[in-house]
Amino acid sequence: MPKRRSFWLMKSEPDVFSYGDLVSAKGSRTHWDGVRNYQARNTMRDDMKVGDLVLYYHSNAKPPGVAGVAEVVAEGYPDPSQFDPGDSHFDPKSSREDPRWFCVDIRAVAELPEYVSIEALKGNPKLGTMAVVQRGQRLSVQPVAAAEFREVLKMGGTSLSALS
DNA sequence: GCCAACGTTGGC
DNA sequence: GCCAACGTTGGC
Repeated sequence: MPKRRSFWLMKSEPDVFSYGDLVSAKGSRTHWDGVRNYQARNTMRDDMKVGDLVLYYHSNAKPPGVAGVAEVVAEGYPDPSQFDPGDSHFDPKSSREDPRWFCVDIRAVAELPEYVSIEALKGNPKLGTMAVVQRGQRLSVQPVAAAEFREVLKMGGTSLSALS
């Protein structure tokens, strides 16, 4: 029996790699490399599947918020940057035989017609338990409930059916 | 730029 | 295996 599509939120600092950068990238896709947190690693390695949808969140932005929607186009594989001594994400404790860090590939699906700021997210009672609005939540790859995902799309002026 | 919250490291 | 010290995240 086919598994239902899952929903996620991924954080990126727009000064480093914004949603616009993803749109402009070759094929509008990129390797989500450089994540060095075990929980996020596990999510990318084990849980994210091709076709899952992602809220693309701008952290450390003015204001922070959800900028667009992306889609998982390649499932977890060893993050190449951990093997590159010249890369800032190089991890000398990792090896190709036993890689420590994993990444996925994502592709831009659609920019939200209206940017959804964290202030707006926090102001929506339906999103009270959403991970990203919780105090002290730093996880850069986090699950999103289907109802939360739909609600954020609605706030952003679109819908799941409009995306497909 | 501040600093609270959190995750990781390493001495013991 | 505890936990203090340290580094990072990320909203404000």
